[in-house]
Amino acid sequence: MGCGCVQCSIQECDSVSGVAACFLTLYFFILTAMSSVTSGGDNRKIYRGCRSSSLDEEGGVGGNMGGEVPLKKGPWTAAEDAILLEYVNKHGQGNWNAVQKYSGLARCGKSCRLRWANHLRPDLKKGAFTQEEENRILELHAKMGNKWARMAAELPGRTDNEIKNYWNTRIKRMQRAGLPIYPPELYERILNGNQESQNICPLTVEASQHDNLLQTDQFDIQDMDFKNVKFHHGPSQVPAILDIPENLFEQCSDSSHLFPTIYPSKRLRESEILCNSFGSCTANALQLFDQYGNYIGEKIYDHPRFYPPFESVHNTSNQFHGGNINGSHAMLNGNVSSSVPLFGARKLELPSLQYTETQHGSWVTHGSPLPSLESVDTLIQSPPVESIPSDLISPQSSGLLEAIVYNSKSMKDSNTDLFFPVITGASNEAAGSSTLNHPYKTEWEEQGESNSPLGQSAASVMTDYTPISSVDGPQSIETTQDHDDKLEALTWFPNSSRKKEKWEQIDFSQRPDALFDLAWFGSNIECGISQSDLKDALSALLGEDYKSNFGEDSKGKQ
DNA sequence: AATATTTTCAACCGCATTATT
DNA sequence: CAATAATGCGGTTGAAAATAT
Repeated sequence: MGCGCVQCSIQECDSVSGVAACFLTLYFFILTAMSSVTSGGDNRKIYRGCRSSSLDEEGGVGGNMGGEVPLKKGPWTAAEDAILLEYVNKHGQGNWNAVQKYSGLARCGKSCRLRWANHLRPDLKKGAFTQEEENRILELHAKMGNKWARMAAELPGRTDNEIKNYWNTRIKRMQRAGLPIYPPELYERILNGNQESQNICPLTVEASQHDNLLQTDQFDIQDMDFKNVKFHHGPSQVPAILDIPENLFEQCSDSSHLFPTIYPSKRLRESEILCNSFGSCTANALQLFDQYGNYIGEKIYDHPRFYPPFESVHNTSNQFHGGNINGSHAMLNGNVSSSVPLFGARKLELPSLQYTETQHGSWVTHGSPLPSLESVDTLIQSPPVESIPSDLISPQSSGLLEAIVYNSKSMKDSNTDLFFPVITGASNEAAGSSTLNHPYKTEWEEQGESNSPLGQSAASVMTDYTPISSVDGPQSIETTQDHDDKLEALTWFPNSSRKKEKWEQIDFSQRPDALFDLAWFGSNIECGISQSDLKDALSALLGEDYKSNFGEDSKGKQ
């Protein structure tokens, strides 16, 4: 055996405690050996993720050449803990890769560090979070987003892993319960704090620095003008989470980071992948679309950088011309336009509490539950309970996605171009013929288009429609004013010609990302639209790009 | 009581960053 | 200055525990 073996460890013992540690080590190896025998030597437990110098020297992963002890994975035993504790007592923290060498512990340095940091550190608090700590986590997350390590630094005795787990659990729980992720009061405070560029609570100096980070490197958004870009959503949580603080937009000079740049020096996080996928490849977009349920359910909520597309179309500053995005990573012939430097190597990190003024109140007053994750999946993946032949579906009944499908069928037949006015026309007509009156329409207009009807619609869909499992046929037809409003959101195509014009500017061939917003509508179980219909619609909209990329896969899967 | 499902959380993994050689 | 090692971080996984059926 070379370094790190029991023998070496024993030889290095030069004190009583060292001798004790050596015996512990010996004991551990016996235990490990026995464990291997009794468990059949679970190969999965061989740690392949860590670079172990000794292992590398010995011929690599899992190679137990020359009797080298393979690195162990999985739960730590008390004996291992004892060894690690002993090592830290003797040598101090750090230099974790030396643990194996000096103590013979068959764990990689990474694993040792993690175990120490998360479980063995003497200053760790045990037990559940206190109410105070929970509140603090909420505040910190609202300010920092998923910066678990930073948050942990603000919570003495707590680990990033704990906080992360707590948060993920909380998210799921709150979403399931249809409750807001952040308490309304916190939202108020954050919002006010952001607007006033002040701390929202008596945070520490470090926290104040985080505020600075929030305004500088954490967000790292170049000068861009978002004054006219409004992100409006209904009261549902998901859109709320996706929102971005308005003051943030005010720092911005263009809308390009709606579609963030890929940062070559950094790995792509999912949100970046998501956004860029829309811009770079329609096939990817479609795949993502297909996976929408997963994203919405498990990804979006903790990706503050995820933005719903489309909304900027309603930007009154006319930053978009002909439906394309100036200076953005707009989709151009299936490629991302990178000609305009957008962020450089900047990182786009946003806090999670990202609301606009206009939804300020709604967030507080609406408790509208988001459909559960399961229901979202159901809505997307399941065929309608009583599917009406899609040819017979009238766009009059329930909104955009339906209209798209309806019109896509027409387009397939007539080879109409890929622009949207056809849809608009039908939908507009639908809106015109709809008997549903709504209070929102005038609000949108009063707000000078700032309140995206699409956003409202999407939010309403996401928020208000019940899972397919709980709705069938006639029950889906609501007569109350409340549901009239919701239905109205699905038939939002306005009478206003201005809105129509703007909607017409959306070129789906140039903005496949915009299709993502259609996914919002995919959850409308009343559409009676199957996935195949949806794909047909997308095929019609995207043409060859779709067929050559997604279409093949799709066929393969079928 | 048995089984299925859901929840929790410790640990892994891959990548980025920083330090060292 | 490049290569390598060490460390840190955040996302994800999967086994065990808890809960529901």
